[in-house]
Amino acid sequence: MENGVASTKEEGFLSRMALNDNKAGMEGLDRDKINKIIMETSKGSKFYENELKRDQQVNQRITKMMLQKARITEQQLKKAQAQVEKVATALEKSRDLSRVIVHVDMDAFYAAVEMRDCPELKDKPMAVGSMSMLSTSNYHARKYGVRAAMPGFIAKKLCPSLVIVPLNFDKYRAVSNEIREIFADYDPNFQPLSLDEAYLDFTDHLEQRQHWPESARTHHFRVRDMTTDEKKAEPSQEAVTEVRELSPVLFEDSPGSSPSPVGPEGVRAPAGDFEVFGTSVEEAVREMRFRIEQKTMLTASAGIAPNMMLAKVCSDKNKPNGQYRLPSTREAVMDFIQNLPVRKVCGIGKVSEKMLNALGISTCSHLGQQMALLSLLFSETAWHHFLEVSLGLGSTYIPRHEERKSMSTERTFKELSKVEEQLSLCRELCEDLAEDMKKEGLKGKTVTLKLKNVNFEVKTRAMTLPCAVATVDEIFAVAKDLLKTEIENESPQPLRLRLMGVRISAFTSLDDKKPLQKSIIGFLQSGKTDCSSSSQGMHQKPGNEHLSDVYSFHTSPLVCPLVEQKHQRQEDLPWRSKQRQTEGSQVAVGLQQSFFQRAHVRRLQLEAANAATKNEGSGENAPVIANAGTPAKASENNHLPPDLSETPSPVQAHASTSACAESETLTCPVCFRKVETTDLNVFNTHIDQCLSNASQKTNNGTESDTESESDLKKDREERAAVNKLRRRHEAQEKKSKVNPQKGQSSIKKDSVQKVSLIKNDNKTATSQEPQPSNSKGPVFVCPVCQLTQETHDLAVFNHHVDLCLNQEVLHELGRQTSSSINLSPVKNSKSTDGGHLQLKQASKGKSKRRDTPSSPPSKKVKSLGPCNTIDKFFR
DNA sequence: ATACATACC
DNA sequence: TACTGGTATGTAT
Repeated sequence: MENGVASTKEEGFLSRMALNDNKAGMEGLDRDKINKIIMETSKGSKFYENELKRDQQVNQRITKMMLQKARITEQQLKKAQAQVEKVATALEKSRDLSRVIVHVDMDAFYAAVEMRDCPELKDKPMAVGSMSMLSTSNYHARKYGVRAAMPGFIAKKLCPSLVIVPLNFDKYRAVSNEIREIFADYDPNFQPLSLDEAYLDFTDHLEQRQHWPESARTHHFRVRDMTTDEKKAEPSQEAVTEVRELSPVLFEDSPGSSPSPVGPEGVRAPAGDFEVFGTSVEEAVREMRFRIEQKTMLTASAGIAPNMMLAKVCSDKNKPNGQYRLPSTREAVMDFIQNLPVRKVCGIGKVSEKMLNALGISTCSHLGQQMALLSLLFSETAWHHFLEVSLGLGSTYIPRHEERKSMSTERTFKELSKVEEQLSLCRELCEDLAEDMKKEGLKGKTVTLKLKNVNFEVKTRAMTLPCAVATVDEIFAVAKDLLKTEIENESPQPLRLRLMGVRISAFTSLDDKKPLQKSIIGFLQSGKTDCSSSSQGMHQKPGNEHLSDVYSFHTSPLVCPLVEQKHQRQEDLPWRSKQRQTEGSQVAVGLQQSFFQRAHVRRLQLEAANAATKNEGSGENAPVIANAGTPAKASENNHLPPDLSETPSPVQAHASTSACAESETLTCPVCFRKVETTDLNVFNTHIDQCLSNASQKTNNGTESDTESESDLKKDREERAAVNKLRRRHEAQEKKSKVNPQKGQSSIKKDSVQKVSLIKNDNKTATSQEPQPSNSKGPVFVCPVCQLTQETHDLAVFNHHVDLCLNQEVLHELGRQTSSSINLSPVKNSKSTDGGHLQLKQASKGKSKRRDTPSSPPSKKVKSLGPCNTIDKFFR
């Protein structure tokens, strides 16, 4: 009985409280003993009580699920099975084993950095964090059960000799920048997941690499006297690889890197030695890890697989200081998946694991076996994700780093019950947040207040304003109001808080509207030139044209682009200088050469203009968005009146913010003058004017004007349009996903409209006639190719439309290269059968990953022929 | 749009 | 003494 698998309450609770030995470094320790200590230390605390409560909630969910399961009939199950199989077949068809995805992960990152910098720590169990919370621990400490996300005081119980080192983020960031520079050499579009982790697409690099001379694959050992380190850093029992011997930080229980061909003789020898790496993936990855270690004296582990999901699992396999490659064959993948615990899969956490366990599912093969059931018990997104996991599918392209969607600050403290203190804290948080917002030049419409009381109960309260805000006063006006409401609701009891946070979201900057679709048409028509953002050639070091980050080609076309620019330059840039192509190449996707040529010229002009103005000095530190005055009302908010009735109401908050245009200026990146507007269109026009002036060598700022469509502006719009198209393309599923059972009218509304615009054709995609062959769903007509899709599965249909759209764009771009683009399925359905089932990949239940097992748009475009123009341009 | 939960590092 | 902080996303209402 699957039900038999369900554990007792206590055991179940353990899964929440106890350490998961899921992670590396936890082999063969006394789990029971450790858990006992953890439980005993926690017992009776508020935290513990709250965890118990949350666990009950999960149990209830499970109970509900089991009831639901009990009601499922054979018939339903059979039908579900058919459905699942159909989707699975389509998914299978979309399987793409052609990419080589690498996930790199530094070993015990923070701890390793601290050990590196303080050799005394090397042989001690240590962790980074505080008595309240640890961020990570070294492998020595892990043997005691001490690990990340464990409070320090519990860790101390487990390991009294544990040394706890406080966090030093600046240091980690610095190291992170170093490793990212290396990442960029293998994939300029790599995606960092955190300071110590990234996904890389090695495919292009490997192709290049085949033709590289040995000299390009030769890397030297660190030239420096680490001989002392070397000698004593190895109490190792099984040290084998040269890399490990170099590391001052390594661990005794490394499983060792898998395919690590013995290095050349004399590897151990001191400075001056080198190693030549081969051309295979393994060699390339080994080389990358080698370089990381030489550069930072820290080790990394890596996973190599045909998609991101698998790569991530693989990187864990031979951790620390190892790598694992999963061959790109279906067979190898399926074998690998079979006994993989579901918990190992990114996106399946404690709760999902527990729910699955209740159904008797603990490995991925179980997942595959139970898909019919799962499709009836879980949401569509969830079961699609499960299905993909069970098939070993995952994203085969690495999405660009998306724009941020929210920004927040929160703080935990000793109980805070006094209203004034709460208000003043709230204000402080708002100040911090506003500062951060300023750094990135963001403005958002939704302000969310987060409260956690001393019982660990969390509450969030949000309010959305008609107008985006960013300043302290604006944010505080809202947050304070939300807080007051909560205080009032609770009164006469005080709010006994242990945490408060403020978040702002619904940013306008990047999204900043105004329908640009119309320009897509012209845009697509005008471009005839081959463009590619293929990462070829990017391994050559870019020139140091730092200024070449032309404003208008950065993230946001329609927002004061300078804002971001300046700040990234300070913080982010070391690796970005190579990596920025991320955005650039996204941009490049739809751009015809003429655009680039024009843009390039303009970039040069801009640089000139910029340099000129910079010398005048004013530009450097000038705030980008100057707030040239604070509304009188806001200053009133500066006080923290304990008397609640005295503070403005939300309505007033609106009022003050909707007047937000009132005293703001934007600073022009060219003339560095303030432009008295908050209207980005006006501002853009101003910049256009400035730029065209600059090009005439008249380096004059101008007042805002209405000069009709300068090229730059057009470019900006075009770019925005294309980006938008692509973004929507990627996002449409989320938004327009329709539960087929619920109704079909809104199916793919977004894309339908979009496509209609592109094609200037108002035919809609959906037909309301029921499908004769299948009572279940509507017939779908592809809005792009106009062919009826013989499926009632929305996912399948969506996928078709995606591919079609993609093809459409490419076609419009006049690509002869479409042959290299792997669009055959669409072609089939377009020109031949039309009955080919395509599957639109469900947006995963996973965070951050919108996986598309088949080649998604960006990659396809990316695989177009080379286009040096772009590379140079963005360099 | 809001609230809450889950997940990840 | 005592259980983070930041971000994204999914689910339900």
